[in-house]
Amino acid sequence: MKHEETVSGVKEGRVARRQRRNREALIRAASDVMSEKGIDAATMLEIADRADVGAGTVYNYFRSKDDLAIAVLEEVMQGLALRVESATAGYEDAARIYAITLMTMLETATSDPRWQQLLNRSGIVADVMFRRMGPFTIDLLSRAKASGRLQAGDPELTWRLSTHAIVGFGLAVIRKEVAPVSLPTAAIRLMSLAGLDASEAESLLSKPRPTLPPEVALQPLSLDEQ
Amino acid sequence: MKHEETVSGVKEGRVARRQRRNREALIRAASDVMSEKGIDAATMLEIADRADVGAGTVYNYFRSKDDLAIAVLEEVMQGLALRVESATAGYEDAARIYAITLMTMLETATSDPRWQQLLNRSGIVADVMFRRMGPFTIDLLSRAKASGRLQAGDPELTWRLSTHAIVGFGLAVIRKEVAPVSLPTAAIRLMSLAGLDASEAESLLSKPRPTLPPEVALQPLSLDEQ
DNA sequence: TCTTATAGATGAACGATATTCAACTCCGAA
DNA sequence: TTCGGAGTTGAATATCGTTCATCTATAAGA
Repeated sequence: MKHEETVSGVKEGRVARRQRRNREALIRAASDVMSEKGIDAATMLEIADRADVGAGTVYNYFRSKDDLAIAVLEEVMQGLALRVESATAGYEDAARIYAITLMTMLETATSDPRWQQLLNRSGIVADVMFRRMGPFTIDLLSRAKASGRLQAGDPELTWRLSTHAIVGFGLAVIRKEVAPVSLPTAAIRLMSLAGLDASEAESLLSKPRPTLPPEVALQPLSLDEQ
Repeated sequence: MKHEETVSGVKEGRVARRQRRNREALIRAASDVMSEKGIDAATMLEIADRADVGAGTVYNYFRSKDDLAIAVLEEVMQGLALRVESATAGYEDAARIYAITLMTMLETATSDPRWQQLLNRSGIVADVMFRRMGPFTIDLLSRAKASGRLQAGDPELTWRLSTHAIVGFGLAVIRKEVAPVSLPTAAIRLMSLAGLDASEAESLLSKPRPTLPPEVALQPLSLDEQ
């Protein structure tokens, strides 16, 4: 059971390598299929096929289809987190970072085709988003509050409400129920959840609107980056 | 084809009566089963059985299971609308009415056991809620804005964001991820989406906190009322 | 009242799909 | 080289939503 050391950093045996490949291939395949047809329409068989794996093997790695969907969402969310990270790099003011974060999330959720299908399971998406971005955002809100910049009463509550609002807004945009123009408006409204009035929020977002270097702005969103 | 007049107000024939009974029985049965086990776990067969109807009959009244779920949600939402109506009866100030509306919706979504299962399909719930309460709430926001009481930029956007936030908050409460104490806090935060700062919102909600007469406060939520 | 065309009800059958499991493969330790 | 078992496999299972050929009861006409 210990032929090759499995401790991190050391060569892994063929079994371990195969397992790693399978898990990655499965998540990638699931991400592809689910982004193409939506989570519900994606079948476990097609996912298994695309991952070059037997149908039963999927269940060695994921308890259920929903479990797999969550894993996919966590991967995709990782991409969003990275994008937020680069968009906010260099800024100090927590309030501004928060504003940029909201804007980036709104943009991502409404522009990346991959999200358009995933958002349909808005419940799961909001869950994962809340947890994945929670620590970062809640800390941000706490700092902004401490510095007197925002007055968001309970950062966790604020973030929870914002998360669902973002997902809901994304859904609406994708279904064309809302004009894409209102995207910055939505960001400003969401800032108000954190206790910033419209004019201040607007200035945070518009003044030196962070024009990211293209390579950052175009950074791919998920699996393709480590 | 016209033995008994089918025009409204006139005696209906047996066929028409049976159809009305079936439709009502189906919605009631679906509401029961879906509230007990959740929308997904509810099977069309059990719903048909409880409505004393053949499995295929359901499809004479509803195009699909989702269609049926939406019909159920619209019924349940009707109850919420009535509850909001009585809770706000007599008030003039649009801003205050809006505040009470938010509070009532939050209370309902988090306290009525029937909602606890339905909320899992948060996407559909938010959709129906947005449409069902939309005209009322958007008008409210517009009036409050006109009177200078609120500054909600785009009432429709504000209401859309709020709707999803309410549903998400309800979900979190039901899953015990959030302390029920924060319910008024949540209402205050949601008021901020409409452009009212925390202190003002608090006064709107706390000062003469509308202590409704019990018969109004306890009003049942849906199917049991016409 | 009797006949009859048909709207509406019925539930067995269908198709799709998530999930299970008994058989099989192949890795890796001795 | 052998062998135990972890990991894989895909056919079989179970469950449902949905369809449809068949049947029933109604209402209009005779």
